[in-house]
Amino acid sequence: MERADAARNRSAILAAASRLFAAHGVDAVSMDAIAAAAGVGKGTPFRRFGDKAGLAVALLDERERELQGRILSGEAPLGPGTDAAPPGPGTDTAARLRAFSEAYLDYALGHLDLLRMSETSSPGARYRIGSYRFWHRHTAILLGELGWVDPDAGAHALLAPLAAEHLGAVASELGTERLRRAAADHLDRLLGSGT
Amino acid sequence: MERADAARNRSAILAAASRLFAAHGVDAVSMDAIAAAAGVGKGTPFRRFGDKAGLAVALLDERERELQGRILSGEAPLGPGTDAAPPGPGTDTAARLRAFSEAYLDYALGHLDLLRMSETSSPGARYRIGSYRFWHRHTAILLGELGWVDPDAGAHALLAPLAAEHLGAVASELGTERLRRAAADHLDRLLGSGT
DNA sequence: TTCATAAACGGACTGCGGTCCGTTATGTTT
DNA sequence: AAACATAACGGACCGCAGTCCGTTTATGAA
Repeated sequence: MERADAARNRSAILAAASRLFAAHGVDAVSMDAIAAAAGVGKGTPFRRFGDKAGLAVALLDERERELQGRILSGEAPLGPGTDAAPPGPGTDTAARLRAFSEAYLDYALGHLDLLRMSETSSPGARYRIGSYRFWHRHTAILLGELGWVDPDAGAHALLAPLAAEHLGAVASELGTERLRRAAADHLDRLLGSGT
Repeated sequence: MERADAARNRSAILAAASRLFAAHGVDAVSMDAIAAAAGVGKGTPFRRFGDKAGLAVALLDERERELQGRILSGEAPLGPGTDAAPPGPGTDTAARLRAFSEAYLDYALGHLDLLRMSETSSPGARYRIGSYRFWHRHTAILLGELGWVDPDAGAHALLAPLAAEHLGAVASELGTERLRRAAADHLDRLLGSGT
Protein backbone atom coordinates (compact mmCIF):
# COMPACT_ATOMS: atom_id res chain seq x y z
CA MET A 1 0.00 0.00 0.00
CA GLU A 2 0.93 3.63 -0.54
CA ARG A 3 2.74 5.52 2.17
CA ALA A 4 1.11 8.63 3.59
CA ASP A 5 3.73 11.08 2.37
CA ALA A 6 3.64 9.53 -1.07
CA ALA A 7 -0.11 9.97 -1.28
CA ARG A 8 0.16 13.56 -0.08
CA ASN A 9 2.78 14.37 -2.68
CA ARG A 10 0.87 12.62 -5.45
CA SER A 11 -2.19 14.77 -4.95
CA ALA A 12 -0.10 17.92 -4.44
CA ILE A 13 1.64 17.27 -7.74
CA LEU A 14 -1.60 16.57 -9.58
CA ALA A 15 -3.17 19.73 -8.18
CA ALA A 16 -0.19 21.87 -9.04
CA ALA A 17 0.06 20.42 -12.54
CA SER A 18 -3.63 20.91 -13.19
CA ARG A 19 -3.45 24.53 -12.07
CA LEU A 20 -0.29 25.39 -13.99
CA PHE A 21 -1.42 23.61 -17.16
CA ALA A 22 -4.69 25.50 -17.13
CA ALA A 23 -2.91 28.79 -16.54
CA HIS A 24 -0.04 28.57 -19.02
CA GLY A 25 -0.71 25.63 -21.32
CA VAL A 26 0.75 22.16 -21.11
CA ASP A 27 3.83 22.81 -23.23
CA ALA A 28 4.87 25.95 -21.39
CA VAL A 29 5.01 24.31 -17.98
CA SER A 30 8.20 22.49 -17.02
CA MET A 31 8.43 19.58 -14.61
CA ASP A 32 10.65 21.75 -12.44
CA ALA A 33 7.89 24.31 -12.15
CA ILE A 34 5.33 21.65 -11.21
CA ALA A 35 7.63 20.19 -8.57
CA ALA A 36 8.32 23.62 -7.14
CA ALA A 37 4.64 24.57 -7.10
CA ALA A 38 3.81 21.31 -5.38
CA GLY A 39 6.53 21.89 -2.81
CA VAL A 40 8.42 18.69 -3.63
CA GLY A 41 11.83 17.92 -5.03
CA LYS A 42 12.49 17.62 -8.71
CA GLY A 43 12.78 13.84 -8.66
CA THR A 44 9.42 13.21 -7.05
CA PRO A 45 7.09 13.80 -10.02
CA PHE A 46 9.22 11.47 -12.11
CA ARG A 47 9.28 8.71 -9.52
CA ARG A 48 5.53 9.05 -9.13
CA PHE A 49 4.46 9.37 -12.77
CA GLY A 50 7.42 8.21 -14.81
CA ASP A 51 7.57 11.18 -17.13
CA LYS A 52 5.58 14.18 -18.24
CA ALA A 53 3.34 11.99 -20.37
CA GLY A 54 2.53 9.81 -17.37
CA LEU A 55 1.49 12.90 -15.49
CA ALA A 56 -0.82 13.85 -18.33
CA VAL A 57 -2.29 10.35 -18.32
CA ALA A 58 -2.98 10.61 -14.60
CA LEU A 59 -4.74 13.93 -15.10
CA LEU A 60 -6.87 12.49 -17.89
CA ASP A 61 -7.69 9.41 -15.90
CA GLU A 62 -10.94 10.55 -14.33
CA ARG A 63 -12.63 11.78 -17.52
CA GLU A 64 -11.37 8.75 -19.32
CA ARG A 65 -12.82 6.31 -16.83
CA GLU A 66 -16.16 8.01 -17.05
CA LEU A 67 -16.27 7.49 -20.81
CA GLN A 68 -15.04 3.93 -20.45
CA GLY A 69 -17.78 3.27 -17.93
CA ARG A 70 -20.44 4.54 -20.30
CA ILE A 71 -19.07 2.28 -23.00
CA LEU A 72 -18.94 -0.81 -20.82
CA SER A 73 -22.21 -0.47 -19.02
CA GLY A 74 -24.00 2.66 -20.15
CA GLU A 75 -27.04 3.16 -22.28
CA ALA A 76 -27.31 2.44 -25.95
CA PRO A 77 -26.12 3.34 -28.45
CA LEU A 78 -22.77 4.02 -26.76
CA GLY A 79 -23.04 1.25 -24.20
CA PRO A 80 -24.62 -2.17 -24.47
CA GLY A 81 -27.89 -0.79 -23.12
CA THR A 82 -30.27 -2.54 -20.78
CA ASP A 83 -30.68 -5.26 -23.30
CA ALA A 84 -30.38 -8.58 -21.51
CA ALA A 85 -29.39 -10.32 -24.71
CA PRO A 86 -25.71 -11.06 -25.25
CA PRO A 87 -23.95 -8.80 -27.74
CA GLY A 88 -24.29 -10.06 -31.24
CA PRO A 89 -25.70 -9.20 -34.61
CA GLY A 90 -28.93 -8.36 -32.88
CA THR A 91 -27.71 -5.13 -31.35
CA ASP A 92 -26.83 -2.36 -33.75
CA THR A 93 -23.09 -2.66 -33.68
CA ALA A 94 -22.50 0.02 -36.30
CA ALA A 95 -24.46 2.47 -34.21
CA ARG A 96 -22.26 1.70 -31.23
CA LEU A 97 -19.18 2.49 -33.28
CA ARG A 98 -20.66 5.73 -34.49
CA ALA A 99 -21.60 6.69 -30.95
CA PHE A 100 -18.14 5.84 -29.73
CA SER A 101 -16.52 8.00 -32.38
CA GLU A 102 -18.68 10.96 -31.46
CA ALA A 103 -18.20 10.53 -27.75
CA TYR A 104 -14.47 10.10 -28.11
CA LEU A 105 -14.29 13.22 -30.24
CA ASP A 106 -16.06 15.19 -27.54
CA TYR A 107 -13.69 13.89 -24.92
CA ALA A 108 -10.56 14.43 -27.02
CA LEU A 109 -11.40 17.91 -28.25
CA GLY A 110 -12.02 18.93 -24.66
CA HIS A 111 -8.52 17.95 -23.55
CA LEU A 112 -6.49 18.17 -26.70
CA ASP A 113 -3.26 19.53 -25.31
CA LEU A 114 -3.18 17.12 -22.39
CA LEU A 115 -3.99 14.25 -24.70
CA ARG A 116 -1.28 15.28 -27.11
CA MET A 117 1.22 15.40 -24.30
CA SER A 118 0.21 11.91 -23.22
CA GLU A 119 0.45 10.52 -26.74
CA THR A 120 3.47 12.17 -28.29
CA SER A 121 6.12 12.38 -25.61
CA SER A 122 7.99 9.22 -26.52
CA PRO A 123 7.84 7.29 -29.80
CA GLY A 124 4.87 4.95 -29.83
CA ALA A 125 3.57 6.28 -26.53
CA ARG A 126 0.01 6.45 -27.77
CA TYR A 127 -0.14 2.77 -28.52
CA ARG A 128 1.24 1.67 -25.19
CA ILE A 129 -0.91 3.56 -22.71
CA GLY A 130 -3.76 1.68 -21.13
CA SER A 131 -6.54 3.82 -22.46
CA TYR A 132 -5.55 3.25 -26.07
CA ARG A 133 -5.62 -0.47 -25.47
CA PHE A 134 -9.14 0.00 -24.18
CA TRP A 135 -10.40 1.98 -27.15
CA HIS A 136 -8.67 -0.46 -29.47
CA ARG A 137 -10.09 -3.53 -27.82
CA HIS A 138 -13.59 -2.08 -27.81
CA THR A 139 -13.38 -1.11 -31.46
CA ALA A 140 -11.86 -4.41 -32.48
CA ILE A 141 -14.61 -6.36 -30.75
CA LEU A 142 -17.29 -4.40 -32.54
CA LEU A 143 -15.55 -4.79 -35.89
CA GLY A 144 -15.36 -8.50 -35.21
CA GLU A 145 -19.11 -8.58 -34.67
CA LEU A 146 -19.47 -6.88 -38.04
CA GLY A 147 -17.46 -9.62 -39.64
CA TRP A 148 -14.32 -7.72 -40.55
CA VAL A 149 -11.47 -9.92 -41.63
CA ASP A 150 -8.80 -8.45 -39.36
CA PRO A 151 -10.53 -6.52 -36.57
CA ASP A 152 -7.30 -5.73 -34.73
CA ALA A 153 -5.73 -4.05 -37.72
CA GLY A 154 -9.04 -2.45 -38.65
CA ALA A 155 -9.40 -0.97 -35.20
CA HIS A 156 -5.97 0.62 -35.44
CA ALA A 157 -6.89 2.16 -38.77
CA LEU A 158 -10.19 3.37 -37.41
CA LEU A 159 -8.52 5.01 -34.44
CA ALA A 160 -5.75 6.66 -36.45
CA PRO A 161 -7.77 9.77 -37.35
CA LEU A 162 -8.65 10.13 -33.67
CA ALA A 163 -5.04 10.65 -32.60
CA ALA A 164 -4.52 13.90 -30.72
CA GLU A 165 -1.86 15.00 -33.16
CA HIS A 166 -4.23 14.50 -36.06
CA LEU A 167 -7.22 16.10 -34.38
CA GLY A 168 -5.20 19.14 -33.40
CA ALA A 169 -3.87 19.73 -36.88
CA VAL A 170 -7.16 19.17 -38.69
CA ALA A 171 -9.18 21.11 -36.16
CA SER A 172 -6.95 24.14 -36.49
CA GLU A 173 -7.03 23.92 -40.27
CA LEU A 174 -10.69 23.14 -40.87
CA GLY A 175 -12.37 23.90 -37.56
CA THR A 176 -14.03 21.47 -35.18
CA GLU A 177 -17.39 21.51 -36.91
CA ARG A 178 -16.00 20.33 -40.22
CA LEU A 179 -13.83 17.86 -38.39
CA ARG A 180 -16.82 16.31 -36.67
CA ARG A 181 -18.78 16.04 -39.88
CA ALA A 182 -15.79 14.52 -41.65
CA ALA A 183 -15.32 11.95 -38.89
CA ALA A 184 -18.97 10.93 -39.16
CA ASP A 185 -18.77 10.72 -42.95
CA HIS A 186 -15.63 8.69 -42.75
CA LEU A 187 -17.20 6.18 -40.43
CA ASP A 188 -20.30 5.98 -42.59
CA ARG A 189 -18.17 5.11 -45.57
CA LEU A 190 -16.27 2.48 -43.63
CA LEU A 191 -19.33 0.84 -42.14
CA GLY A 192 -21.72 1.40 -44.98
CA SER A 193 -23.92 4.43 -44.49
CA GLY A 194 -27.31 2.84 -44.86
CA THR A 195 -26.77 -0.45 -43.11
CA MET B 1 22.68 31.93 -54.46
CA GLU B 2 24.45 29.70 -51.97
CA ARG B 3 27.95 30.48 -50.86
CA ALA B 4 30.68 27.91 -51.49
CA ASP B 5 31.40 27.19 -47.82
CA ALA B 6 27.69 26.82 -47.12
CA ALA B 7 27.29 24.28 -49.89
CA ARG B 8 30.33 22.38 -48.71
CA ASN B 9 29.02 22.23 -45.17
CA ARG B 10 25.52 21.27 -46.24
CA SER B 11 26.72 18.20 -48.07
CA ALA B 12 29.20 17.33 -45.32
CA ILE B 13 26.39 17.45 -42.78
CA LEU B 14 24.04 15.38 -44.91
CA ALA B 15 26.73 12.79 -45.50
CA ALA B 16 27.66 12.60 -41.84
CA ALA B 17 24.04 12.39 -40.76
CA SER B 18 23.26 9.69 -43.27
CA ARG B 19 26.23 7.63 -42.15
CA LEU B 20 25.61 8.04 -38.43
CA PHE B 21 21.87 7.41 -38.71
CA ALA B 22 22.50 4.21 -40.64
CA ALA B 23 25.08 3.09 -38.12
CA HIS B 24 23.35 3.87 -34.82
CA GLY B 25 19.72 4.70 -35.56
CA VAL B 26 18.16 8.13 -35.86
CA ASP B 27 17.25 8.55 -32.21
CA ALA B 28 20.66 7.59 -30.88
CA VAL B 29 22.53 10.22 -32.89
CA SER B 30 22.75 13.71 -31.43
CA MET B 31 23.08 16.90 -33.43
CA ASP B 32 26.40 17.48 -31.69
CA ALA B 33 27.67 14.19 -33.01
CA ILE B 34 26.57 15.03 -36.54
CA ALA B 35 28.22 18.43 -36.39
CA ALA B 36 31.43 16.92 -35.05
CA ALA B 37 31.46 14.17 -37.66
CA ALA B 38 30.89 16.73 -40.39
CA GLY B 39 33.69 18.88 -39.04
CA VAL B 40 31.50 21.92 -38.45
CA GLY B 41 30.40 23.88 -35.41
CA LYS B 42 27.35 22.98 -33.44
CA GLY B 43 25.27 25.87 -34.74
CA THR B 44 25.74 25.05 -38.41
CA PRO B 45 23.35 22.11 -38.81
CA PHE B 46 20.64 24.16 -37.13
CA ARG B 47 21.19 27.21 -39.31
CA ARG B 48 21.17 25.02 -42.38
CA PHE B 49 18.24 22.73 -41.57
CA GLY B 50 16.34 24.44 -38.78
CA ASP B 51 16.15 21.46 -36.47
CA LYS B 52 16.67 17.73 -36.39
CA ALA B 53 13.38 17.18 -38.20
CA GLY B 54 14.48 19.49 -41.00
CA LEU B 55 17.60 17.43 -41.39
CA ALA B 56 15.48 14.30 -41.68
CA VAL B 57 13.30 15.99 -44.29
CA ALA B 58 16.38 16.90 -46.32
CA LEU B 59 17.60 13.32 -46.19
CA LEU B 60 14.22 12.02 -47.32
CA ASP B 61 13.97 14.57 -50.06
CA GLU B 62 15.43 12.55 -52.90
CA ARG B 63 13.30 9.42 -52.43
CA GLU B 64 10.31 11.59 -51.87
CA ARG B 65 10.74 13.52 -55.07
CA GLU B 66 11.06 10.32 -57.01
CA LEU B 67 7.68 9.13 -55.73
CA GLN B 68 6.15 12.54 -56.33
CA GLY B 69 7.43 12.45 -59.89
CA ARG B 70 5.84 9.07 -60.52
CA ILE B 71 2.56 10.41 -59.18
CA LEU B 72 2.60 13.56 -61.24
CA SER B 73 3.76 12.18 -64.55
CA GLY B 74 4.38 8.45 -64.25
CA GLU B 75 2.52 5.53 -65.61
CA ALA B 76 -0.92 4.44 -64.53
CA PRO B 77 -2.26 3.47 -62.17
CA LEU B 78 -0.03 5.55 -59.89
CA GLY B 79 0.44 8.43 -62.30
CA PRO B 80 -1.97 9.85 -64.86
CA GLY B 81 -0.50 7.57 -67.51
CA THR B 82 0.06 8.38 -71.12
CA ASP B 83 -3.58 9.14 -71.48
CA ALA B 84 -3.94 12.43 -73.31
CA ALA B 85 -7.39 12.95 -71.86
CA PRO B 86 -7.73 15.37 -68.96
CA PRO B 87 -8.25 13.76 -65.57
CA GLY B 88 -11.85 13.06 -64.89
CA PRO B 89 -14.31 10.29 -64.23
CA GLY B 90 -12.91 8.55 -67.28
CA THR B 91 -9.65 7.52 -65.64
CA ASP B 92 -9.86 5.05 -62.78
CA THR B 93 -9.51 7.40 -59.88
CA ALA B 94 -10.00 4.76 -57.21
CA ALA B 95 -7.20 2.72 -58.71
CA ARG B 96 -4.89 5.72 -58.50
CA LEU B 97 -5.68 6.07 -54.82
CA ARG B 98 -5.03 2.42 -54.20
CA ALA B 99 -1.76 2.62 -56.08
CA PHE B 100 -0.75 5.69 -54.12
CA SER B 101 -1.45 4.00 -50.82
CA GLU B 102 0.67 1.01 -51.77
CA ALA B 103 3.51 3.09 -53.13
CA TYR B 104 3.49 5.36 -50.12
CA LEU B 105 3.57 2.36 -47.80
CA ASP B 106 6.62 1.03 -49.60
CA TYR B 107 8.33 4.37 -49.30
CA ALA B 108 7.38 4.90 -45.66
CA LEU B 109 8.24 1.42 -44.42
CA GLY B 110 11.62 1.79 -46.05
CA HIS B 111 12.49 4.89 -44.06
CA LEU B 112 10.35 4.62 -40.97
CA ASP B 113 12.70 6.06 -38.40
CA LEU B 114 13.72 8.99 -40.56
CA LEU B 115 10.10 9.69 -41.39
CA ARG B 116 9.12 9.51 -37.76
CA MET B 117 11.82 11.97 -36.87
CA SER B 118 10.58 14.33 -39.56
CA GLU B 119 6.97 14.08 -38.43
CA THR B 120 7.06 13.99 -34.66
CA SER B 121 9.72 16.44 -33.58
CA SER B 122 7.46 19.41 -32.94
CA PRO B 123 3.69 19.39 -32.46
CA GLY B 124 1.92 19.37 -35.79
CA ALA B 125 5.17 18.99 -37.71
CA ARG B 126 3.77 16.33 -39.99
CA TYR B 127 1.05 18.59 -41.30
CA ARG B 128 3.33 21.50 -42.06
CA ILE B 129 6.11 19.91 -44.07
CA GLY B 130 5.90 20.29 -47.81
CA SER B 131 5.65 16.62 -48.64
CA TYR B 132 2.54 16.14 -46.51
CA ARG B 133 0.91 19.02 -48.33
CA PHE B 134 1.71 17.23 -51.55
CA TRP B 135 0.26 13.88 -50.50
CA HIS B 136 -2.76 15.68 -49.09
CA ARG B 137 -3.37 17.73 -52.19
CA HIS B 138 -3.04 14.72 -54.45
CA THR B 139 -5.42 12.67 -52.33
CA ALA B 140 -7.91 15.50 -52.01
CA ILE B 141 -8.01 16.05 -55.76
CA LEU B 142 -8.73 12.38 -56.38
CA LEU B 143 -11.41 12.30 -53.71
CA GLY B 144 -12.94 15.36 -55.33
CA GLU B 145 -13.10 13.49 -58.63
CA LEU B 146 -14.90 10.71 -56.81
CA GLY B 147 -17.49 13.19 -55.61
CA TRP B 148 -16.67 13.23 -51.92
CA VAL B 149 -18.40 16.00 -50.03
CA ASP B 150 -15.33 17.37 -48.23
CA PRO B 151 -12.23 16.12 -50.03
CA ASP B 152 -9.83 18.13 -47.88
CA ALA B 153 -11.08 16.62 -44.67
CA GLY B 154 -11.40 13.23 -46.29
CA ALA B 155 -7.81 13.34 -47.46
CA HIS B 156 -6.61 14.04 -43.94
CA ALA B 157 -8.57 11.08 -42.64
CA LEU B 158 -7.25 8.87 -45.40
CA LEU B 159 -3.66 9.84 -44.64
CA ALA B 160 -3.98 9.42 -40.89
CA PRO B 161 -3.23 5.67 -40.89
CA LEU B 162 -0.17 6.40 -43.03
CA ALA B 163 1.51 8.51 -40.35
CA ALA B 164 4.94 7.22 -39.41
CA GLU B 165 3.98 6.97 -35.77
CA HIS B 166 1.00 4.81 -36.67
CA LEU B 167 2.85 2.64 -39.16
CA GLY B 168 5.65 2.02 -36.71
CA ALA B 169 3.36 0.94 -33.92
CA VAL B 170 1.11 -1.27 -36.03
CA ALA B 171 3.99 -2.77 -37.97
CA SER B 172 5.75 -3.82 -34.81
CA GLU B 173 2.54 -5.23 -33.36
CA LEU B 174 1.10 -7.00 -36.38
CA GLY B 175 3.97 -7.15 -38.84
CA THR B 176 4.27 -5.40 -42.18
CA GLU B 177 2.44 -8.03 -44.16
CA ARG B 178 -0.73 -7.73 -42.11
CA LEU B 179 -0.33 -3.98 -42.11
CA ARG B 180 -0.23 -3.88 -45.90
CA ARG B 181 -3.27 -6.09 -46.22
CA ALA B 182 -5.14 -4.00 -43.67
CA ALA B 183 -4.31 -0.79 -45.50
CA ALA B 184 -5.61 -2.22 -48.75
CA ASP B 185 -8.78 -3.51 -47.06
CA HIS B 186 -9.32 -0.17 -45.41
CA LEU B 187 -9.10 1.67 -48.68
CA ASP B 188 -11.40 -0.83 -50.35
CA ARG B 189 -14.02 -0.19 -47.71
CA LEU B 190 -13.66 3.56 -48.05
CA LEU B 191 -13.81 3.59 -51.83
CA GLY B 192 -16.17 0.70 -52.33
CA SER B 193 -14.32 -2.50 -53.15
CA GLY B 194 -16.05 -3.43 -56.35
CA THR B 195 -16.45 -0.02 -57.94
C1' DT C 1 9.18 3.20 23.08
C1' DT C 2 12.74 1.66 20.33
C1' DC C 3 14.57 -0.15 16.39
C1' DA C 4 15.17 -1.97 11.68
C1' DT C 5 14.04 -1.77 7.10
C1' DA C 6 12.45 -0.32 3.09
C1' DA C 7 10.21 3.23 0.77
C1' DA C 8 10.30 7.89 -0.52
C1' DC C 9 12.72 12.05 -0.94
C1' DG C 10 15.34 15.98 -3.17
C1' DG C 11 18.55 18.22 -5.58
C1' DA C 12 22.90 17.82 -7.98
C1' DC C 13 24.03 15.97 -12.39
C1' DT C 14 23.92 14.53 -17.39
C1' DG C 15 22.91 14.99 -22.19
C1' DC C 16 20.27 16.98 -25.58
C1' DG C 17 17.90 20.32 -28.65
C1' DG C 18 18.07 24.78 -29.76
C1' DT C 19 19.70 29.93 -29.53
C1' DC C 20 22.95 33.88 -29.66
C1' DC C 21 26.44 36.76 -30.91
C1' DG C 22 31.24 38.00 -31.58
C1' DT C 23 34.37 36.33 -35.23
C1' DT C 24 35.67 34.80 -39.85
C1' DA C 25 35.24 33.61 -44.57
C1' DT C 26 33.33 34.88 -49.19
C1' DG C 27 32.50 37.36 -53.24
C1' DT C 28 31.83 41.96 -54.91
C1' DT C 29 32.97 46.63 -55.97
C1' DT C 30 36.15 50.14 -57.07
C1' DA D 1 44.69 44.59 -55.16
C1' DA D 2 42.27 46.54 -51.29
C1' DA D 3 38.44 47.53 -48.95
C1' DC D 4 33.79 46.65 -48.00
C1' DA D 5 29.38 44.46 -46.98
C1' DT D 6 27.27 40.54 -45.61
C1' DA D 7 26.52 35.69 -45.26
C1' DA D 8 28.09 31.93 -42.70
C1' DC D 9 30.51 30.16 -38.88
C1' DG D 10 31.37 28.02 -34.23
C1' DG D 11 31.12 27.24 -29.69
C1' DA D 12 29.61 29.16 -25.29
C1' DC D 13 25.24 29.28 -23.37
C1' DC D 14 20.28 28.21 -21.88
C1' DG D 15 16.33 25.50 -20.31
C1' DC D 16 14.39 21.19 -20.01
C1' DA D 17 13.53 16.08 -19.43
C1' DG D 18 15.06 12.53 -17.09
C1' DT D 19 18.59 9.91 -13.80
C1' DC D 20 21.22 8.84 -9.57
C1' DC D 21 22.39 8.33 -5.07
C1' DG D 22 23.22 9.81 -0.32
C1' DT D 23 19.78 11.25 3.16
C1' DT D 24 15.39 11.36 5.46
C1' DT D 25 11.04 9.49 7.04
C1' DA D 26 7.15 6.41 7.49
C1' DT D 27 5.74 2.08 9.28
C1' DG D 28 5.43 -2.37 11.39
C1' DA D 29 7.89 -5.47 14.63
C1' DA D 30 10.24 -6.30 18.97
